Amino acid sequence: MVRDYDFKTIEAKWQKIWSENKMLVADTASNKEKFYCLMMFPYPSGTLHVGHGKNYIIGDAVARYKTVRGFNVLNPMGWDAFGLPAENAAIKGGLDPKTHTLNNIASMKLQFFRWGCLYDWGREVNTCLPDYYKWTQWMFLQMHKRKLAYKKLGPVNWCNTCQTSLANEQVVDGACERCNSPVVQKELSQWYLKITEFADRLLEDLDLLEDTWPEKVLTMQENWIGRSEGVELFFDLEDSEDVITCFTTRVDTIYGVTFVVLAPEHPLLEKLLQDNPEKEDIMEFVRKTKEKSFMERTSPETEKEGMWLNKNVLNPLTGECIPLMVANYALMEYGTGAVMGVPAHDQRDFLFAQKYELDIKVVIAPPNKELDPAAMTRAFEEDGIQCNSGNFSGLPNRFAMKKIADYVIQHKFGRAAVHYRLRDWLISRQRYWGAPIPVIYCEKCGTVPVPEKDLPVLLPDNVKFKPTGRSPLLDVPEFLNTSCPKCHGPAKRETDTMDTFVDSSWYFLRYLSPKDASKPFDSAIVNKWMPVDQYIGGVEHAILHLLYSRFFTKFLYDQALVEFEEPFAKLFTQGVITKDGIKMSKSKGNVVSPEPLIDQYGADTLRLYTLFIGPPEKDAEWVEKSVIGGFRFLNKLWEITNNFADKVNGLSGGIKNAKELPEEFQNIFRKTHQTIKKCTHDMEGAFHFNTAISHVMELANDLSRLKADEITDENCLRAVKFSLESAAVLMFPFAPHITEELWQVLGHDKSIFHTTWPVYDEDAAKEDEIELAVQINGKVRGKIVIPAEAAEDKIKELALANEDVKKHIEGKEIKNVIYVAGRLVNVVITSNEDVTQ
RNA sequence: GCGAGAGUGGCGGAAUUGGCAUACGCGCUAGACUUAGGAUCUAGUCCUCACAAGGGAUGGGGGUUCAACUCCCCCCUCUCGCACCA
Repeated sequence: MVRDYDFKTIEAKWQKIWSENKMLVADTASNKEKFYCLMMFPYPSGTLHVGHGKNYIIGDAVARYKTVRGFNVLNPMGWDAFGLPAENAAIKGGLDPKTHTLNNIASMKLQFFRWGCLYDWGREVNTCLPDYYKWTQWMFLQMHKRKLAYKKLGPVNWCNTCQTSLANEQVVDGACERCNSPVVQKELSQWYLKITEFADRLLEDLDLLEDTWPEKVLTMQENWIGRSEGVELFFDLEDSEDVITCFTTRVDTIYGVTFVVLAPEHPLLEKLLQDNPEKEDIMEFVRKTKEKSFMERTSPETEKEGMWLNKNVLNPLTGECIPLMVANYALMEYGTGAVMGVPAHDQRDFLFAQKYELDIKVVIAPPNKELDPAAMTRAFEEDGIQCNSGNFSGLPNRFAMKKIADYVIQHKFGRAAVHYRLRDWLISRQRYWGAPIPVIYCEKCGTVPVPEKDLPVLLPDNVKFKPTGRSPLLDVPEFLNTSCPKCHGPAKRETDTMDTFVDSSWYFLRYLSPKDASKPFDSAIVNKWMPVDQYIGGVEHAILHLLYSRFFTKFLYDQALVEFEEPFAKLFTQGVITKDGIKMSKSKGNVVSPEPLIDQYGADTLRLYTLFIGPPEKDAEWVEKSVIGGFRFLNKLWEITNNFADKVNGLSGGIKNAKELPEEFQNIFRKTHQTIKKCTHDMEGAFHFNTAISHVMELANDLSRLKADEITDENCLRAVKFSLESAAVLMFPFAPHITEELWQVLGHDKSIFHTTWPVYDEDAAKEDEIELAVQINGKVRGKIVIPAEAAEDKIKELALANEDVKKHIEGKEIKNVIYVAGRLVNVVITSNEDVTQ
């Protein structure tokens, strides 16, 4: 009898040993190849459920795998610790955000520990502590110095629930990304980071990530940046000096413009209405439109409405006089806030023109076809041949587009222009729990950045932070009132705090010298370890965090502080774990907590199931009763290994003449090599842990058929030993505790961390004999067993001689015999139909 | 509307990219061992046909091929992203 698989003792034992011996702590002196493995650091919410666990278990498996593959692995962990939930929880629970956050961190650390997830805790970073946010503020100052941080008055996204302004990226379908309540517009003076200056580089460098980032993420970033190339056209106002500038990507349709519309927010609007008798009506329309929610304003379903301004503009190319309108579907945020209307070739303009009976003028038609404006039911938006387009008529429109653009630019009717959807990043937050923006306002000197030597600007404790829409720090006189760094006169501090996404835009650099008091990071060390070799996280950050971090990295590159332009060489986005078909979340009440499962089956089982559930990049449903499968497998592995432990322990030397082993052991030996091969392939490829585990399960099933008591031959035992050791190492990334213990049971006194991933031998993995399916007309009718290197002729002969096959080919004409090496033989005969009909 | 991904047993999922569909696991059925079983072991388990032989199955329909889950065309459903961006 072998002792039971006592996972509780085993897991506690190894967790202790690992942390005491600092396993998985990067060796800075090593000359092994580096591997920076990084998981998106968590917000310290307090308790993690099994859905969160997936991220960390994947990361831990990768880190362990890379370690036994001989890499010098850096696997740090930290806390994205500023943010609203701490305030909200504090309001509810009474603890101040800092204590609350630090408590949560302590309990989450314990969870990681119990999961067997190892981190280089000496490098822990915590964004809400002054030794970290000092450098977040420093980043702001560097950007300010380069005019990349600026303050601007303008309309901002405002969340009434969170009582703060939001960046564009944090508004999803017109609602707050965090709390899902509708976002309204508010006029405020706020700080921005000029990410738009990097728009082109952020877009172009996506090419560098083409093979290593999920396509989906690249597409989302590309869409978000939304670059469009086109022309800005100048439409002169009739009887006036004023000019309306319209941006278009379809300058080939310029001859088809029959009206121009302005956004209700257009700055010229008021002036244009001065002498308009219908001014009041129009202003009423403008007001109403502005009041509409973001969703209503930007939905394609919203009916297009507008009013004539009683003014006309002139088409710069034709001199035609066309009406100038204001319309709800023109947006001030994009382009120039003025759009040229081409109803024949733009569906929106078409609907608008129909409603207000504006002219429709066709200037592009399908080849050899004419379009009758009166007969059109929708705009013709495809490519075609120019018509009614002056000298450009007859040209293919795409070609004409370039010609017309050249002509427009040459005659100064307009200019080439590129517009982006990407907006500058609004970072001011009217909340307490964040890094104060390091700026001072002096009546004499104006806006003065806090000198670097005065950093950090400490976030005061004991603040009444109930969200009221005005910054809580405004009510803290000892924070607010300060002196001007320039003139030393009385001055006031900026009281807004920074968006927490600023904190997380550079944390991966801080891990590399977390305790450096003199600078945010050490360029030499960073250049050695960066970029991150494998970044692992959820796809929900496809734009937000990943775009901001790329922006920061490019900025630091320009400052010559880092030598790389992209922070994350490889990105893996794992799928979410669902329960009852929906994503696990506290608010939905469908979370599964890991603790009871760890108590019942152990962390190794939990890890195993989490990875076995499906390919990690896909969403997967958590089925609690399936967890047992992993537990049974570990028990099996435990029993087999222990059964053989005494017999294989003293054995030395490798297997001699594997080909002379009894068949049973040859099979085990071969299967082991095949298993190593398959597992290695699954690990190196797309992280297909689920299939890697299934291969080892197959090996274990084979091994469990051996009777340990009856085996005495040393060479046979060597084959078993090789197999058991391989299985242990192959499973180590997934089930680290039990495999450590088994490694010891097999007679090793050093941790399994110090071993290397097993190597397979292609020859040894090869089958001597293979079973071939024999098909008749594509249907399997028989099987033959042949030596692996049998000649094709011989195989075909054997196939046709097979009894099962003979039955089917009797009396039929054999048309063809196809042999696919190592797979099958397909005999093509005249089919029944051919015979009977 | 546009783009991407997906659709395979009762369930989670495999299938080396055109070569034996359903590996591995869960569940289920029967048996064994047990005072007991939510433990363990053995056998079975895509459907249909009483068994066998046979036939049919990878969302549906067509096609290419000796051979299709895999390639091509049409359609349906689900998930995600984008969407009045000029």
